[in-house]
Amino acid sequence: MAEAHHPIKMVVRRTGLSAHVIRIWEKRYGAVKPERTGSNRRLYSEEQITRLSLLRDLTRAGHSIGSVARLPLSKLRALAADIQAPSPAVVNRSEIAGKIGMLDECVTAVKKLDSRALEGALRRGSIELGSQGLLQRVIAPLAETIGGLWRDGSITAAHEHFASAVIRMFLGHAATAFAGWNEAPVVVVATPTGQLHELGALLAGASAANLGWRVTYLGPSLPAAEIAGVAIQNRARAVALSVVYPEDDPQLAREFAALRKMLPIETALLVGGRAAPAYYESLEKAGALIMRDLPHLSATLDDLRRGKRFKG
Amino acid sequence: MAEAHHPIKMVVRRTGLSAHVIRIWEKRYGAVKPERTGSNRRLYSEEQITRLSLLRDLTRAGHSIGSVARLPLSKLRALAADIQAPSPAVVNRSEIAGKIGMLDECVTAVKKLDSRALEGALRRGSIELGSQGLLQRVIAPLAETIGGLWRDGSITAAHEHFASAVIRMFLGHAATAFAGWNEAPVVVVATPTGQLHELGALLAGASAANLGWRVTYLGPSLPAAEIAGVAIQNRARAVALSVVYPEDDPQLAREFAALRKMLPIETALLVGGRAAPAYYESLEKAGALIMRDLPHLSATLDDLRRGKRFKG
DNA sequence: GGTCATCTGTCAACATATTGTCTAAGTTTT
DNA sequence: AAAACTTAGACAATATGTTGACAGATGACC
Repeated sequence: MAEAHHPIKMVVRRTGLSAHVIRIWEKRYGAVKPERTGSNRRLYSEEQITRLSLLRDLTRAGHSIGSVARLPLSKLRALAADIQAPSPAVVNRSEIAGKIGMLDECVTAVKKLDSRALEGALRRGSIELGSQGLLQRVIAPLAETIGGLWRDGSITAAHEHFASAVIRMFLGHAATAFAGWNEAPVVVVATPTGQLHELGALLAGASAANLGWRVTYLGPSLPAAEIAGVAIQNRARAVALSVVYPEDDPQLAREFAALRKMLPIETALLVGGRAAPAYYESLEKAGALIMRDLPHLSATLDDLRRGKRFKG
Repeated sequence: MAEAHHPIKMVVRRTGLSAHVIRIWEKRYGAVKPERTGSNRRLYSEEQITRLSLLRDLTRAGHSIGSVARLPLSKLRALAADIQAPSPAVVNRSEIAGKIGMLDECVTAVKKLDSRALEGALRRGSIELGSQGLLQRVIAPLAETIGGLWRDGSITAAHEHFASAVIRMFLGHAATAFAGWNEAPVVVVATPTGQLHELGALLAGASAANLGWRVTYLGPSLPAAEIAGVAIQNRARAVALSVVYPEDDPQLAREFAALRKMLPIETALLVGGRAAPAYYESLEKAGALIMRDLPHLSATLDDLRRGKRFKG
């Protein structure tokens, strides 16, 4: 038996479901039956988290929770596959590709510029791990890897563009299946001027969409004034920026400060990406929040949605 | 088999019919007879969803629902195959109004940065007009309009990025459905260095995918060497570039020439977009084919797939 | 052409089921 | 003490179902 050591808070962050919902799904529909600590706290296993992620994906896609909550994991995966490809050829694939193999497969596909292979790997990943798991365990490491290879010179900008394009389409496809509802808070996602790599921004956007935000995705290289304009027009609760390369753009500090100044005080400014630490000082001074990684972003968005204020 | 677990909500999403209509077709015409849950909710099977989709197509094409609702699935498929040719001459006024309204709706959504409205309009468009129709009658004019507004200064670069992002995701969704089989010829789609607007390239890519090509989409602003590298690695039959703005980049002529020189002789170089005529001379000299519009591109791709050679 | 019946989609009204969120009170952890 | 967790129940919002009515279109018939 797999060890169950994840408290409910962790499950909340990884699935985007609220603790309320997780408990009620357990109580009413027996969706999962977590272990308990000596003091009666719930402890979830990896498998149960995957299960909840899939249930979340399925309900957002239109299934009623009551009708799918008790299905075995294999059926859930089959249904998830239907969402991804409405009229698919029924392909029998080796069930256990493992996330490491999956990552390798993706990298190989990028090197070969094989869009079908890349999409196929991503699709399988999303079925096995749920959309949130795919983001954190496959796409995020993939983005890191691609960035490294690109700095090495092992791959060209074209490969990076190619990967961005495929991932973008895939994430867009997956995200539109979960039509966010009206009340959702809005986050504007972009990359500041001079930052041409958009994979990080894509990850942030997809993650936010999965967590129930309405995402206004603007893509790479936009000046602060324009980002602020969009944020104000949409009454965004947050603006998320990704900075990857270069790491020493003196302009950028000014962009951050200008953006922060133009944004309403109640709009949070979140900055993540590989190069974010390099701008630590100016970000700190401008009053931006630095996101270490995707789980950190998820957690912060979760807090923001509940009305928590950072700084002041 | 034939498990029926799809609630009516999902059928609504996948068919584009309203729940009212689905129920009334069942009650009056016995179009489908879904299973029921213990609490009397309808549960539809994949086959029934297919059936309803076909009935939707047939009624939109002019058949009366009463006369087709009870036909077996095979007959429905046969009838649907007959209506493939939507003669453009026989469009009634409401359809034209619909198209114009749809374009307006899209423009409004872009101005308001409302991604859900934009996606919704596009989705309805693709159901009503088919994917090719959507491309030529909605997205292409929309791209034109957005370009105009941007040059006017009526909208900002952020709006343009926003529209690109949404359309990109939408087209990615539509295109993967057509993911051609292995033998399909490959076309590489991109935008040359300095050309930041990718809507044209997206249109070209989606159009090619619809025509059965395997599309390797690279996105905007790539140097000739990289594009050529990708084309060679993938043995591309064609490279399609979109040029929109600026119209007077002296670099570009060299890029075209360099690219043409690096490409194998059997790889066609197609260049389209608003600014293409402005580079007429250099394109002509380099041996590129200038695409006037989307239908022209479609026709050219079709010729290429049949093995036709242009120039020599 | 005018009239009428039929076909078709939409809507309203009301009942029930489902689902997510909230509150309150007590317990455990930090 | 503050924060987080648990349970139980209440509540509100959404979805879904049925029925009946209505209006616009279509075609038959005079």
